[in-house]
Amino acid sequence: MVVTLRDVARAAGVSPATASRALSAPDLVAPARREHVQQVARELGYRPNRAARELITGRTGNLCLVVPDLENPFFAAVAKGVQARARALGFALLVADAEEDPRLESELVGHLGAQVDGVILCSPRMTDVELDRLGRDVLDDDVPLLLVNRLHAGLPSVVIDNADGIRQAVTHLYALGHRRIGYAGGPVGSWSDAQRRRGLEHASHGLRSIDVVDLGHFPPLFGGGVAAGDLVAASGVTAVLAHNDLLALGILSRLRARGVRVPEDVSVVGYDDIPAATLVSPTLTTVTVPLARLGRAAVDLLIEAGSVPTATESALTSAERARHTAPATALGSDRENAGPPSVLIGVELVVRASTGVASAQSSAAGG
Amino acid sequence: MVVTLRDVARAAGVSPATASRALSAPDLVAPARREHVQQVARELGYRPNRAARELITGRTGNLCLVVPDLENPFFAAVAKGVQARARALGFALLVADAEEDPRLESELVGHLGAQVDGVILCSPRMTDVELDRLGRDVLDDDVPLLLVNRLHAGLPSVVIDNADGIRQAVTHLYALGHRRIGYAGGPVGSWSDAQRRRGLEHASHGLRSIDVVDLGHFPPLFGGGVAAGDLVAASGVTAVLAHNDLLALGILSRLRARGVRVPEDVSVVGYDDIPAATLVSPTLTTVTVPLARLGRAAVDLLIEAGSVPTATESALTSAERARHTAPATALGSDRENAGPPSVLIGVELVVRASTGVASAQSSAAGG
DNA sequence: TCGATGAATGAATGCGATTTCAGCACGTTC
DNA sequence: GAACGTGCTGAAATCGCATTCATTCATCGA
Repeated sequence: MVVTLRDVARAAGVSPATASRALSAPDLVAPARREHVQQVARELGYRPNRAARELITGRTGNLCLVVPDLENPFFAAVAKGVQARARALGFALLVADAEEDPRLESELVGHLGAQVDGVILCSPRMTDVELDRLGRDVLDDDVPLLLVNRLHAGLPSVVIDNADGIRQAVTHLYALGHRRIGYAGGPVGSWSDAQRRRGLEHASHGLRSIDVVDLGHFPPLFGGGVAAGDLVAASGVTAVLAHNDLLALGILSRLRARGVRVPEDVSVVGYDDIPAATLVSPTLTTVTVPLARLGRAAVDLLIEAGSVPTATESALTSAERARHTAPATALGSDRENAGPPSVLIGVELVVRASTGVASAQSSAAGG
Repeated sequence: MVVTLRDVARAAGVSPATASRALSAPDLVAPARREHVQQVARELGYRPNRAARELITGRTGNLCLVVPDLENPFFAAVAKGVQARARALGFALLVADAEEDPRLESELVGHLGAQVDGVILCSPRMTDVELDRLGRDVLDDDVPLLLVNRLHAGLPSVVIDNADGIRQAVTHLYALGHRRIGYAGGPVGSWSDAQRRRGLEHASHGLRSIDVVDLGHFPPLFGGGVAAGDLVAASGVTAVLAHNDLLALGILSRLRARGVRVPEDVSVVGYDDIPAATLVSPTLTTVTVPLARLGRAAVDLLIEAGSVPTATESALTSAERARHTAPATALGSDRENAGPPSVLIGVELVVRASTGVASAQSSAAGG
């Protein structure tokens, strides 16, 4: 029924060893014979059995991606990029949704890590100790683990330039005349939220007479934004930075419901630039993150860091690979003992309709 | 380094055969011995090698999901449901994004089909002949293929009740006084679009003096809706049904840009109820589809139809499984020779702010 | 012309599990 | 007491492929 390598070998009149080589190490076989075997294999519709190959080589040809929530457009975009790049390199992709649960995250990494050549863990909620344990004890030593949107000693990672995005947003608002700016943060333990807070502090230090109001921590979802919206209205700020777009959209919605006009009364800035940011009215000014590129870079770095051989014949050359992820900046790779490499993905503010000149009225109310 | 079954056997003082049985067919081993082996395995941290197991059993413990676009919230929601159910049954899930390309779709099914126990193909764009070929030639006979949102002879499927959703929407609009209703369709070859057109025709036949205007076919994306918006304005309809929410949101946006008020001048109804439907203003009246349930039902039916043994010890009981997918209606499973079973997922209109009473003015303009 | 080098090939091994198959001890039945 | 099931166990045979090792044969240098 199913065609095996022996069948090919028999049909081609060679030994299984030669057939194997003709297909997966062509240089070792005389050209004429090689062609013949390949031809026969094609005619018979031979498909190598992955399990058998894996059993002997130890490599699966699979990568694994763990995200907190597949339905969240941020992670969906990353997943898309990861999937595309993985396939281009000949890998299949196992995707797991951790349902925002740190414990499930580790469990998934543990389970899936056993049957893949590398793991990409996206925006992990888990603690640093747990992360350490994963890298050390849970995964086999030859299964590299890469973090997206989080830095951790000893693990390679791909992160976005959180601080710079905030800086651009603050600068934009300052230029529009805003002097009292609110920040609606993400969850308490969030690494990227800590980064953004730091960037916010740093950026505001350089500006005269600016006042930053911490509105607190919120679930990075639409519902969180609804709650945040009331605090925005109560705080007397003329502009608000949200930890991400979903939060910003929630704020937008709540402000509208309360009759606060955007951007006339309050300006709102998001982060991530998810598709919905252009679907609403006013369209959302936000920090655009090249999420697909982020995903691609993650795969490339994972392969590189773990020195995982690409899975198939159709793997792109490394030159091509570099081209795909070009504009990213390598962190630490120029220092000699830099440990695992990290890639920093640049971001860019896109100004849309949710930000405008600070109104005198609101300014007065705020001051 | 890595603990193998032989190690466990040696440490427990039994043969590899007994060790194997103690772990994966406990009934065959004397209770005392069984406990002992299991204990030793736990202490040694034994993890069975999936490749070795697969090689001999022929089962991988993986399922595969192919979708046109992971970033599309419709497919993201389905993927989430599929993933959750697969994991609950002990399967890992390979996810592939076909980039809206029918050829890539088949290629992915071919590639991934070789390393999974079942394939779920979501809203395939491919032709019926191609679908036939997949089921017959490409996949191994013991790898079941299930379709989501498409019916095809010989293949099990999970579909949503397209016609009924349209019927509910039309009835709603009719009750609001709309007599001239536009339909902005999906892509030309789309199976679900054909279903909805049929449902539309059928529903309108039952209603007096109703006029349905076919606005044509559009890409089921925001951009398609922008184009459709102009046709809506030009057609003199007082209400429009869109093939899906993204399209509806595009229409909404375009109408607003042109100064057409929703719902005062024109009512808009979407389909799917994606998250963004409640993020916009006015919030979108739409047909809500329980996508996560759809995904879960797909997995269950796939397992059942292919009689794929669930992968692990932690599989839920069939009672539990039934509970998860309860409100779905089985199609054809009560006919004796019904062929592969299909499940019909019910839908429900949710009325929000984008539909209202038909205005006399627009009615006049339309009539 | 002869030994040495190297390319091309085939026989055989093993990856780590599952699964016959046969054997053994024990109890039951005629 | 012989014959026969029953319950557990271990030896050994796969599963499909990659790879080591040995062999053959042609080629080359001296």
